[in-house]
Parts: sequence; C-alpha cells; structure tokens
Amino acid sequence: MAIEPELVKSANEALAMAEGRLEPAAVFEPATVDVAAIRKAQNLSQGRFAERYGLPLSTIRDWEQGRRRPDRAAHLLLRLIEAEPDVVARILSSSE
Amino acid sequence: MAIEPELVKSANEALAMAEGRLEPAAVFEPATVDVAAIRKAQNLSQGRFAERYGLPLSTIRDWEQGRRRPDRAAHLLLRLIEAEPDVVARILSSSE
DNA sequence: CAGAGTGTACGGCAATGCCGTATAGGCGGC
DNA sequence: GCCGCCTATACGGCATTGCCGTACACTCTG
Repeated sequence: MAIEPELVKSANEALAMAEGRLEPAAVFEPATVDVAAIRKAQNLSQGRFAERYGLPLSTIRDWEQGRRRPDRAAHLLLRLIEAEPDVVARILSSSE
Repeated sequence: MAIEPELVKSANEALAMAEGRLEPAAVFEPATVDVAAIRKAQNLSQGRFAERYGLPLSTIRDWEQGRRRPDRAAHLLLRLIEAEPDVVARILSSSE
C-alpha cells in the first residue's frame, strides 16, 4: 500500500501529541475520505459511480486505490454525494 | 481579462464549425464557469465565499482570474453551490 | 493619513487530474 | 473448457491544477 508510510508517520505523531511530546499541528487535515464506501453505499460500480456524477473513472480509481487524494473541492463534493446523492445527481443531469 | 483570448478563439472556432470550415472538436468542453457570478449572486466577497465553502482563497482567486480552470469535481461543486447554496453550506458545517 | 478589506496579477513547486495499458478474478453462455 | 464481459487493482506518465506566498491598486473609514 502506497500510503502506508504516511499513515504510520501520522499515527506516531498522534501518539506524540497525546503524550505531550509534540504540539498539535496547525493544520488538522484528516483528508481521509473513503470513496469506495460512499460508492458502495449506493450500490454502484466504479464505472457507474463515475458516470452518474460526471467524474472520470480513472480519477475515481486513483482515489479508491489511494494513489491520489481528492483535493478540497473534490473532498467537499464527495461529502455532498455521500449526504445528498439525489440532490447532486439531479443538479448534474439538469444541464448536462 | 485574462481568459479573453481563449474566448475569442473559441468563438472563432464555433463560427468556423458552423460554416463547415472546421470539424467539431472531439471534446466539447465548455468548462466555462463564472465563479465570480456565482459568488456575487450570494453577495459574498472572495474571502467569505472561500471560508463559507471551505475552499482556499487562493484557489478561488485563480478560478476567477482565469489563471486556472476548475477541474471536473470542482466544476460540479460550483454548480451545486450555484443551485443549492444552502444545502452545500449545511453539509459542510455539519461535520467540520 | 494609516489601516482594514477587497480584488488583480503572477512566480513557483508539489501534487493531482486524467488518459492509457497490463493483469486478475468472477460469471453466464455456448 | 473456453470465450467474452464486467469489475477492480496497479502503475507509467505528462499536462495542468491546487495552493501558498508576495506585490500592487483601489475604496472606505476612523
């Protein structure tokens, strides 16, 4: 897994913070979005998910495989898709 | 305005296509989103807009100044913000 | 007039977006 | 058994963006 080293690093930092050996970072960015989970909650394959929301399949793959992390706009969008899939889908189809 | 040359170019291409002098491009990407318009429709400054939707101010600037074009996820998000600002804002504040 | 708020403009690097291809497992049909 | 189809993992690779920082101009207000 490509992101593993980073996760380990983060975990160690969190530990250090908890033990008071390290100041909390100025930027708290969980940035962890489980795209696969959001997608599966809607019973969609990667392909159908991408198609449904007008996103490139390759980009979905990158996110799910942890090769790339969705930027802030994408992150926000994913949260919207998770919370209000119907609304998002509707807006999309309305002028595309 | 920085994007003007591109708009002019697109307009000429469209004209050429209409006159049959040019084949329609394989990729039809309007991709033009007037971020400033969407923002102003909500009477927000760039700063407040960015803050409201959890986006970096610098990124908003880039988009409005035409220096960068929002990618597909951002594009989609902007359309959502335009159509359903309240919904978007609510989802955001709900777990941030 | 100093200072705060807003917006334009742009340098710059790391990182992502997005395309393509190779590989592999599950499944129904012939 | 074999083939084709769907689905998903993995990754090479380049153009483009994301996002940070800084400089400059304008307007309003104390």
